[in-house]
Amino acid sequence: MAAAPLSTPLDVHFFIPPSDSKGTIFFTKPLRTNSTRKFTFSCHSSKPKPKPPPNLPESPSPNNPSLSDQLKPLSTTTLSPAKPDQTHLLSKPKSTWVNPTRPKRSVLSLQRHKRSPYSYNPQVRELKLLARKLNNCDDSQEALSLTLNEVPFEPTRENALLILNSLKFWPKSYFFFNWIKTQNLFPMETIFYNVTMKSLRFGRQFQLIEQLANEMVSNGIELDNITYSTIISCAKRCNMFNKAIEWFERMYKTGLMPDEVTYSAILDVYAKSGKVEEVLSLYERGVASGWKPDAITFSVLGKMFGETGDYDGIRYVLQEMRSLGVQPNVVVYNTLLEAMGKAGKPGLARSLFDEMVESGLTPDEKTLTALIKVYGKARWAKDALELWERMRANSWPMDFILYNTLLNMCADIGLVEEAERLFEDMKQSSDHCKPDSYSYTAMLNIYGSGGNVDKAMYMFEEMSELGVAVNVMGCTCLIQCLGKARRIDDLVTVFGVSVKRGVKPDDRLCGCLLSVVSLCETSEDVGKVVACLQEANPKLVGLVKLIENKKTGFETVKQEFKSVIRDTAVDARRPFCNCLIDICRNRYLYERAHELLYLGNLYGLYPGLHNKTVDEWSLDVRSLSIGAAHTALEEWMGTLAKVVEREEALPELFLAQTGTGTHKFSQGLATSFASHVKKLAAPFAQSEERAGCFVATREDLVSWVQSRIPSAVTA
DNA sequence: ATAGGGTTAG
Repeated sequence: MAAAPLSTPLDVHFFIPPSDSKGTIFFTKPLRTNSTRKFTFSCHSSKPKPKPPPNLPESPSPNNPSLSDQLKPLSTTTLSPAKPDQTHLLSKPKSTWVNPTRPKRSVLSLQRHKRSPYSYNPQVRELKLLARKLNNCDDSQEALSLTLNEVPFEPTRENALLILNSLKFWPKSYFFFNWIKTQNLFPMETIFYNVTMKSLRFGRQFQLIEQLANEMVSNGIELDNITYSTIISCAKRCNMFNKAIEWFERMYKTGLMPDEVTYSAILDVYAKSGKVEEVLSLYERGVASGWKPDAITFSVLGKMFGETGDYDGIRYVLQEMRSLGVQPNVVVYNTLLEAMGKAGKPGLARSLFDEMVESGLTPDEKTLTALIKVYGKARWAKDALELWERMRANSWPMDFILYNTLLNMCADIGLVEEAERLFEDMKQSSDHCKPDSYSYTAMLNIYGSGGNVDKAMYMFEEMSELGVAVNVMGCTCLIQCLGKARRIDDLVTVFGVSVKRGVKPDDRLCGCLLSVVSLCETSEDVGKVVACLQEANPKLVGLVKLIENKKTGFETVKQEFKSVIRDTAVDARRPFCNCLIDICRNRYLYERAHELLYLGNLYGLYPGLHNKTVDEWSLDVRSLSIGAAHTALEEWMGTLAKVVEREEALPELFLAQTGTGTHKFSQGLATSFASHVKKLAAPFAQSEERAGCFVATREDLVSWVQSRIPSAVTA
């Protein structure tokens, strides 16, 4: 891999800014591929970009490499591991073009496609009336032909265009377009195809669009930037990214340069297919061609980085806008706020929102939805409530999704009364904000996590009465709550009704049922819940039976555990293991509990459980259930005893992290842990400086272990 | 939706 590290993938001559250049910031961030991504902040803050010489042809010659050929080296150059001398090259004192002898090739036309001017049509009223009739009539060929014959009109080019533009649904537009074609009164120009394609795009009819495009090619009708951007955006909306790229390349091959609309459409295609490196290359290449990207481009970039919660990427977008002097609009702020949330930066989302309001923009429903969601997830109750207050004081726009997001925020933070008030507002509101399945799910979540079984059950019954669908999450919340209240018969009923009403149990629901199994006090109750679980996940029930049997050997448990966990959704794996451990402990199967904790660790379900530095060893049980945390503590004590016995080096401080349970409804892991520590007479005490931590000094721990060793030996 | 590109809910 001795290739010049800064050779550019797109054959664009690379401008290396001087090291003291103010507009250039360089930072790296490791990607999952263990490579290094480079963000070069283009050096366009102070000096205007040199315009490409006017005598250069705008379009590439037909034998130009296709875009995919041009992009090929990209994956091999930019995804290769970082080389130390890259930074060397960057700090070269003089600005220089890597290859100044070759002319810079532009990738996009800086001129937008020009539209033909609108001219007034005196017959507009009659034509609109006909269009309305067509819109309202049946989709069938017969009905449409009949309507056209009923209201005869002069089928001139202008009249036909006006009608075509006024048709709403694609079957009508497509029919009318074909009708004009068969009339043979005037040549079919590009604009007729473009208008029809736009309508087809609303109906996601990519196949028909492609058919029309091919027809244009074979009839020698020019495809312009409007045609291509429509084709590309339709393919994108149909998730046919390869088709979108194929047409983009065809465009270059026919010698047509994309303008900024087509260019940002293709950027979005690459962004949505997760090709971040390609997007950045195209972006930088466009900027190097003298393009000043607009707000739409930045919202595409912002959305892309938000998708992976890439904070460096978000900073890059903000920095680029600043240095290019592009003022973000509401959409850009919305995507960036959302992205900040995904990147886990609630504070920065808040400042960004403040900046937005200060700049004179009015937040819309999407802005507020994004921010409320961020505050809810971060459990920033104060900010969430303040924002809500501000929304009402300023009468900022509310919609249905925002209402439901507010309810979810209430569930995240534990604001029961506020949620009830909102829910009532929704019930009293006009039709478009009536509580739906999402709203009820949020309420089930709120009542369920708060242990308010009766109100939760009431919600469930109300849903049945009003015909609101129950979804798997609502069902899970209610079952969890009924389980905690030991209302097993109600639980069985709710499970049965939900399944009957179309709920497909998923791994989370199974995890929830499994946790109820661990809570059951009688074998009768266990049987009832296991019967539900048997319906949803028989293999999991098999594993439970296996581990409960003392005679089952470790190897058998290991194989079965592995097989069940492999088939389980990633986010449900640890809960499964936690519950299995709890079940064992409740049946006094301590050895089995330790085996399961070992297996959970083996298969990576408890990353970061043990942490060691020179000064401090810690056990982080925050993601463990009570039974699993006890098991982990016992395991840790056993290990420490061995270390003490062998007189190996020990740190000053020992730490067990239980967390404080920031969630209002969260169970008291700390309390339970404290009593277990007491039972073991271990010298851990709740730390006053570090919330959610139990600490022990080396001296205390060593003397405690030594006092226990004789008993440990005899036991 | 009056020929083309971007943003909201477990």
